[in-house]
Amino acid sequence: MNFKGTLPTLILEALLHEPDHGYRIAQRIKERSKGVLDFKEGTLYPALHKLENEGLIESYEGVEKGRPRRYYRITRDGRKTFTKDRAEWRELSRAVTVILGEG
Amino acid sequence: MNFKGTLPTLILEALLHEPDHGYRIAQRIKERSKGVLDFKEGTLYPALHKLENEGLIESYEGVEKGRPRRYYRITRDGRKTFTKDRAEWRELSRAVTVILGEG
DNA sequence: TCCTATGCATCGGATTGCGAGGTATAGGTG
DNA sequence: CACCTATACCTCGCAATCCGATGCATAGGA
Repeated sequence: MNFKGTLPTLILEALLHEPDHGYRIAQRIKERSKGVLDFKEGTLYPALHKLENEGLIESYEGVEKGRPRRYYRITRDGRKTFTKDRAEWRELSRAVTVILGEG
Repeated sequence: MNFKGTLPTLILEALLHEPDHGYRIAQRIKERSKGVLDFKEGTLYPALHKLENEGLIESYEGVEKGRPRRYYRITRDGRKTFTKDRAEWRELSRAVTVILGEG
């Protein structure tokens, strides 16, 4: 199950404190949401490439456990975008929640 | 601005208490969200047709102010789906909110 | 008479996500 | 050693969702 449109924001959030590589970014999103959010690889990698193209994240080669990995780091622009996207998420989710009510 | 995937649920909610026609359903969503949610006609009508195809709403001809209008009424299946979709919305939005944090 | 709001509808295009498939390595098990 | 699983990256085609543009028509006010 997933929430359309939130993946870029979730990726930026994942990179706020330290760089990471794609596979683990997705794993952590799944763990932190207790399995509710589960973005697939066919979604994840294109999303990372797009964020890089937009200059919101940067990548570099890294090595972990003897194997090369592609690490991503958030840029200054990425942080700005994250702040903006999070505010937008709150506005939208609040609006929907109000309408859907408590029932 | 809009929230992808929420429109069918918002439409079902709009019809919970009384039938209504498409144009006004969209207007009320916009009003109730204070303009935050604003689904366009190119989105609205296909969504209504799809819900009808799936048997979640039914339509009938009505007249208001001397003009014919297409009214929609929620079905029993539609109510069930609404309850399920609302629960799913809550689960997903909570998951995202927890990750995006307070900042 | 003309303009605007209402009301319904379709079409093409963009975006987003998924499933399936491909490639490769590290580490554990038989 | 052979095999399997998890890890790690990637692409492709497909489906779903939404938007902008466009078309059609009527009611009511300027």
